[in-house]
Amino acid sequence: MVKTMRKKIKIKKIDYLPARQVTFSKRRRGIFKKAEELSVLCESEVAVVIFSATGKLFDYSSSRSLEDFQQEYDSMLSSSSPQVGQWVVEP
Amino acid sequence: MVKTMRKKIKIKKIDYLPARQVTFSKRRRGIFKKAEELSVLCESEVAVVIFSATGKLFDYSSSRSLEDFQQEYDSMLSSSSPQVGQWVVEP
DNA sequence: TAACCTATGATTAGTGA
DNA sequence: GTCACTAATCATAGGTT
Repeated sequence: MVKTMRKKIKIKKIDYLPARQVTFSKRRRGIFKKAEELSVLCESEVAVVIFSATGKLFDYSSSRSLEDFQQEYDSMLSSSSPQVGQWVVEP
Repeated sequence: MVKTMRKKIKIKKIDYLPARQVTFSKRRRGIFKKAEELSVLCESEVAVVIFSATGKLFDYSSSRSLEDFQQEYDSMLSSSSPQVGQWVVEP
C-alpha cells in the first residue's frame, strides 16, 4: 500500500465522475447522520432533501414523514412570520 | 483555563439547556455548511429545514429558494416515481 | 460496481471572555 | 446571543481489495 498524503480539497465540482459519485454517496450519508444527531441532541425537527445531478431523490426527516414536516412548516409560516415569504429562504 | 479532557458524547438529548442551545447553533451551522459543500462538489440540489425545540425556523437551500426546490421536487415525483407518495420519506 | 482502510482534515464539546 | 480556543472525536479522500 502506497502512502496517501491526503490533501485538503477545494470545494468545487469534482470533475472525475466516479470520484464524484463516491463522494456524493459518502457525504449524503454524512449529512443524514448529522441531521439525525442534531434532532436527537437538541430535540429539534430536521428535514433534508437532496437531488443528485441525475435527478435521483434522497431525503431524510426526523418526523415520520416529510408531509408532517411540511404541514408544520406551512402553519408556522402562516401564523407568525409575516416577513418570511412562503418557502422563501431566509438569509 | 482548566484542562478539559473532553469525552465522547452519546447521541441523546442534551439536558443542560445552555449547552443544548450552543450545540444547536454550532451543529446547525455545520449541517448547512455540509449541505452547501455537497451541492457544489457533486452539482446537486440540497435543502435543509430545521425547527428548533422552541419552534424557530432555520433553512438552507442550494436553489435560490425553497419554492423552486419544492416545485422541482413535486414535478419529479409526479412524473416518474409512482411508488413514492407525495412528501413521504423513503426508507 | 461496492466495501474496506487509515492518515489527514474537519468538526465540535467544553470552557472562558 | 457571539466569538475564540484547543484537545479530542468524527468524517472522509484517496487508496486498495
